[in-house]
Amino acid sequence: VQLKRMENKINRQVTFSKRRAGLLKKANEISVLCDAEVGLIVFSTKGKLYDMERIFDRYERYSYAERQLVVTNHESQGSWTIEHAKLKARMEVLQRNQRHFMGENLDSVSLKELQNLEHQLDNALKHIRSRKNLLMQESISELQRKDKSLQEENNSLSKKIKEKENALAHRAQWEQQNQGLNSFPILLSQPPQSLNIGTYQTGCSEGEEGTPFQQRPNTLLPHWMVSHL
Amino acid sequence: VQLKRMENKINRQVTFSKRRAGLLKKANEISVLCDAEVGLIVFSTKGKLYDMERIFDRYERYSYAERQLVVTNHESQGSWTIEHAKLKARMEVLQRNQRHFMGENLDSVSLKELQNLEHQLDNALKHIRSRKNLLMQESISELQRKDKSLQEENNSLSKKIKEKENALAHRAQWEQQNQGLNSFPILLSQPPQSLNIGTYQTGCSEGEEGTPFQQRPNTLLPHWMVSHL
DNA sequence: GACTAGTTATAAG
DNA sequence: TGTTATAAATAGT
Repeated sequence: VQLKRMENKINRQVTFSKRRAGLLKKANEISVLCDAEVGLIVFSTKGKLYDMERIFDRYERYSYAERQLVVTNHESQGSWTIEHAKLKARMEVLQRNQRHFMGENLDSVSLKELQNLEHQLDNALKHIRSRKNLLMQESISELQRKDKSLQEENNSLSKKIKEKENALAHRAQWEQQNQGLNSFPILLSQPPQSLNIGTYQTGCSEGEEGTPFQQRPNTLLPHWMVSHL
Repeated sequence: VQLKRMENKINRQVTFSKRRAGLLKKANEISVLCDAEVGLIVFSTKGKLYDMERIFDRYERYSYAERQLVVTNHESQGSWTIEHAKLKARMEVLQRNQRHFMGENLDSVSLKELQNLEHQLDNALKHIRSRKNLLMQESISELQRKDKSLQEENNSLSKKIKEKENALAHRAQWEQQNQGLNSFPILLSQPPQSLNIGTYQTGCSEGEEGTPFQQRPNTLLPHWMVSHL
């Protein structure tokens, strides 16, 4: 047979069907035998009369016969180029994989492939957990650092307060000793300020009414931690 | 050749090359002979990178040989419609997710996302393992069933042998007792017919010489189906 | 990459 | 659609 367009229309159509089937079969074979992924798109160019697209890949388990029945109908979408079909084919592979990675649509997956998947996911989980742990440890270190520095600041401020109180007490004593008539207990009746001074949170939690507590840590914690607390 | 992954790596690679070429040729042929457009993508499994990509269509004027050399660089051709761009964007998202599902490229993933991922994969693993176990159990049951039936067949065959031996022994004894006279051992020399009645396998496996067991289903299935089983 | 024996695909009827 | 003689693909070397 020579390699040129068959002029007889009937023959051409018959040959098309047969060869398409053959091509499909061979594509399937190479995908299985050689552990390859094959995407095959065959358009008859009778206008857009006949469109077919199918993906084989090593995850697929459909029988060859079943696979032939799946005909996606792109003609209705108008101007499809091969480019589109190719992209779409790849997308389908990706989507299938994605579903499998999410443990969905497993009915069509063979035992061997399930074992591969399991292995792969196990591995992925290891990576993810190790990365997660790394990030958490960094966070913890960061928080500890901050905590320490705040503590120190607090201590130093407390000390300052103490000194002021002492000074005041001294003065009060002094005043009492010198003018027993005329006393001003006002200052002492207020709660000790020491706890609030120097920590910049209190700067805003004081006056404004009811800001929910949960939002405050934003200033202290990495934002991603917040929703989990 | 049976339709399963070739285990020998070298053979697999060689076969991959040969079959890929064959597939390409056939794709070309159908495109010319039948006036069709064919897109063919073949990914070897080695790595996840795609190995080859080729488009044939009737408008292409390159000879088959030349065409093989043409690497279409679609990124640079710029004839992207919005559809393409959208598809491509979706692809990228999918690809990114895929990598994450495989535990790769985690640097850009936040802790919160990592935790989600971990959850999701954990869940997927549960599904996958449960499905896997189901399949394995089914396999086991199937094998046990087969085992049992083979055992039974074995037993019945053994019994048959025994009976034949007995028959022969009988006849020998009989001949010894009647030696010298005219003897007609014909009827008794035939094996008891009862053994052949009722089991259709034995009905044909008896007389005809060694038809291999594997070919027997031919009588039950259309011959063209056999190669797919 | 070439050869060949045993398969497989397929064009025509 | 199923059959068959012929051509082609291919696994092993």
